[in-house]
Amino acid sequence: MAIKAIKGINDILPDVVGKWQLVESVARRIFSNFNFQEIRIPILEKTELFARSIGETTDIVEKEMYTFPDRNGQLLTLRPEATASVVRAFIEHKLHLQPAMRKFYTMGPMFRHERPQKGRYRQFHQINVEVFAMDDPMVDAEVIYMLLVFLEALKIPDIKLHINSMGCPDCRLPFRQSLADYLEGVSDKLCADCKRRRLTNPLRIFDCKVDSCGKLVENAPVLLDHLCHECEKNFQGVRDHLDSLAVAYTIDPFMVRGLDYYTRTTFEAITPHLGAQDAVGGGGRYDGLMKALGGPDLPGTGFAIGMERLILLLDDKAGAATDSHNLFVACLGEEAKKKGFSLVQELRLSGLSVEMDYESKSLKAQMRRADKLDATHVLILGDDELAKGAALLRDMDASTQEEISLKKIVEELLQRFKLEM
RNA sequence: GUGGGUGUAGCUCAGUUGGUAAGAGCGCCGGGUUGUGGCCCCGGAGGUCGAGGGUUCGAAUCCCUUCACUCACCCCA
Repeated sequence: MAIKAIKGINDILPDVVGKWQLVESVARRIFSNFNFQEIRIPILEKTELFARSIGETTDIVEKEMYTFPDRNGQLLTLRPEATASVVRAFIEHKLHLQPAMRKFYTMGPMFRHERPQKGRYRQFHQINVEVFAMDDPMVDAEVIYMLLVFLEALKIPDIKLHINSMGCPDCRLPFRQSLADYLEGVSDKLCADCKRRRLTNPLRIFDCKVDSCGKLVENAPVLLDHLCHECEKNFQGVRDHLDSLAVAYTIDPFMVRGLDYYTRTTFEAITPHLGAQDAVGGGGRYDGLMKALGGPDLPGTGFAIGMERLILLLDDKAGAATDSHNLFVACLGEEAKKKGFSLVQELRLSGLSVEMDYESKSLKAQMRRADKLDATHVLILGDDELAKGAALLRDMDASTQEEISLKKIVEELLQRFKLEM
């Protein structure tokens, strides 16, 4: 049995790499316009970092992390998300002392040991955006706006924005109590999962898809109605700023996000085209996280985009290669092949995209291959031409060809291709 | 971890109540008169029918087991 890749950990083959490059370049361009800077963080971190940031009782930490001891016995984890690392780096390098460094983005692979399905893999890729030390609602609105601008730039269809507020510890604590009281009263009517959730993470019950639980939840107290004055004002501010940017959104009091560190504004960009995994991007504010990780008490906000999900939503033709090979060099005979081999290298060094056939195939076979490679031109080099010190340049689209002297062939070709490009 | 679906050529898939059906299309390779691509025509290579076991005179087909893939639950991007 040949060795296969690990379940849920996939190769990205050349025929789709164009889509990835498109997504990455559009992200870089747009985020840069919003004055975000790229930061690159490690894939491996101490396990403790994620345990403390994401939350000990979350599914991610409890059962989805790739965790193992290194050779010194230190517990390490392949990052299941990026925010914790960016915050860690911010603290570690004391970037709060550099006011120019507050808005970051990063992209790369994340790892979670879940059962793979459409739009969800064990190694998956995210683009992450984080803003530190700014808690004005304008910043939340701008971050959300940037997410939508990005999705729009990639022509992702039918995106809907859902927003919610998770409040702050001040309003969440009393709310949790009243919710707990309510749920206790109806606990025997909850589904098995929700019975468990009631004790571990009651907010998650709002997410349950079982009908009976949905009915119970309708009468349950909702966090949005229990926000403290400050959080209420803050959420209103976010909505006002979104309105001023003409961003359409749905307030979804039942939207719950899985990481413990979220506070106040949370949001998701939803698509109907992905099956069960409908969130293309999501995020929110995490005001207590930096302090909890031992840094200064600075607020944060940001989002993550699922790149695989994005790729699935991209138009088939998006990111298709536009730059075909300029030239294919077809050689006939050993002498010609030798000459062609060095000529090919010379042309490449002068900036042309050139391919040749290394086997001694028939001209017909070489022409066929040139056609497959989408070469716009073929340079035919045979003994006849060699004897004359020339080569035939064939235009594949026009099906015409002419003889060119070998002496000035490089500059001749360069001139032609430069003109055409 | 729990369900459902699917495993036949590189890809997408046919394959009759078990009985010379190991097949198609695309792709790949070659040929169609000296050294010229696409379109067309002709030919070729390529599969222990996911694996193991069982039933049978006979299994791609029926039964069991197992593995893989996939979708969904859970959870999340």
